[in-house]
Amino acid sequence: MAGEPDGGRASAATRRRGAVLEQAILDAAAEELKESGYSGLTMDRVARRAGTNKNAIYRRWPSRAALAVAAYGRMTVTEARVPDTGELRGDALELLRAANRHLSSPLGRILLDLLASARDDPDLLAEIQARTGGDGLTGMWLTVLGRAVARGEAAPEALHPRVATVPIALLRNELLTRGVTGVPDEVLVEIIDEVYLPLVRGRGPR
Amino acid sequence: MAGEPDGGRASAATRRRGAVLEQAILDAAAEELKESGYSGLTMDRVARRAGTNKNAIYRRWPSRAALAVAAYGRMTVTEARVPDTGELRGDALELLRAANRHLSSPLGRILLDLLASARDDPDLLAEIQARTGGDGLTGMWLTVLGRAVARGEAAPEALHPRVATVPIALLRNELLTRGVTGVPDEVLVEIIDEVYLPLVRGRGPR
DNA sequence: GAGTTTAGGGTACTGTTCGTACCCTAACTC
DNA sequence: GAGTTAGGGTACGAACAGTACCCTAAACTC
Repeated sequence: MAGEPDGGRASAATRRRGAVLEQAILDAAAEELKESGYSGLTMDRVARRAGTNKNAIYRRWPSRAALAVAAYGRMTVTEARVPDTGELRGDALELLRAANRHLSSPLGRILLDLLASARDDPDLLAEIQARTGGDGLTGMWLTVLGRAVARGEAAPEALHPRVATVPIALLRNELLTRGVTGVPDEVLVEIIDEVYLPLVRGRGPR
Repeated sequence: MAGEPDGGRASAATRRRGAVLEQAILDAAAEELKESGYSGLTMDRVARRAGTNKNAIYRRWPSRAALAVAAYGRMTVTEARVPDTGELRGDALELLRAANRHLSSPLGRILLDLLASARDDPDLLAEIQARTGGDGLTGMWLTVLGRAVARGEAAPEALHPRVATVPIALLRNELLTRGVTGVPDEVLVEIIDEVYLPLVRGRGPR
């Protein structure tokens, strides 16, 4: 256990305590998740990587899944950027492509695995939802849709969270059944052209 | 190993062979899946229940996941019944409620778990798709939608597989994030009223 | 029928991992 | 300084996937 001075403190404590140790554990878990995914995550390796032992981990998190969720929550990148192509189709495709890239990444895979393993645990599920900022995504789609309504590209009635997030839901459904390869772009285009645009514009005479 | 006469054969063989043994293993695996879900499925217990041992299992299936998929494929019930309420909304709600019941059942849970564990294995994923008769579902929704078009309740352009199956995709998305409790009926109603009906009818002047 | 091959039933083993138990003592509080 | 807490260390038990090896019933071949 190499001496690691407490940041800024004069004393040379040899043992990390409290929040400092917790941070080290979460960092280690995050690294392990990135490298091996959820299924490859082991408590032994997290402990080793954090330079501690399992006791310290289990004192804070009741299970492997709980630790993984906590670590995952620190990994989510907020690269949210609302596109502005000047038209709804362009904006929607950009958003959907970004979501596809994200959900097809190792991070997206981790999320799906966490959702699967937390299925019996409402508290853990709730925590996953809270940490993945699901609502942030809804906000972006509503922004884009709001602009489209203002431009007359979409009907005002379409401004509804469940409507706004249909493409994301369809994307998730595709990922559920496809595996790790990501969703082909043609499918994304189809989702937007065959479902989303007709939905928000009104199907019929186009 | 209790003597179990080969069905119909005059000889009293004490060992089961080939298809008979395979059937016994799959039956045992299906029972274990029903009782303990995928996460609770163990090869030891399947072997014991089938009155055989792991060698016989591994001679046929390369992994636990493969066995589970094969067993699951024999469990799917085909209770497909296309409702006919005389109007699209009623039909769609019936179909969606039936799907919700099914996907919220232990069987639905098993399916989600299998999809999660097969994520790295395209062959297994393909087998899951093949065995769950995903296309049967599409057919029902297209039938219902076709009737609606004929009645003038939906625009002819809406007759598209991806459009027809939007409710199912949205349902799956809900289940992914909710856990085992199933989707509340209000959500089903919202999916149909806020998304599906507007989509197939054309949003705007209603 | 004799000889050979195959696979079923049986047992044991290895390696890994989660979660638990216990020990010693640095660090903290009063 | 005394008492308490939690960090670092080691070890353990149970479970389980997958593998290895053995014996021989059953099937196949000549």
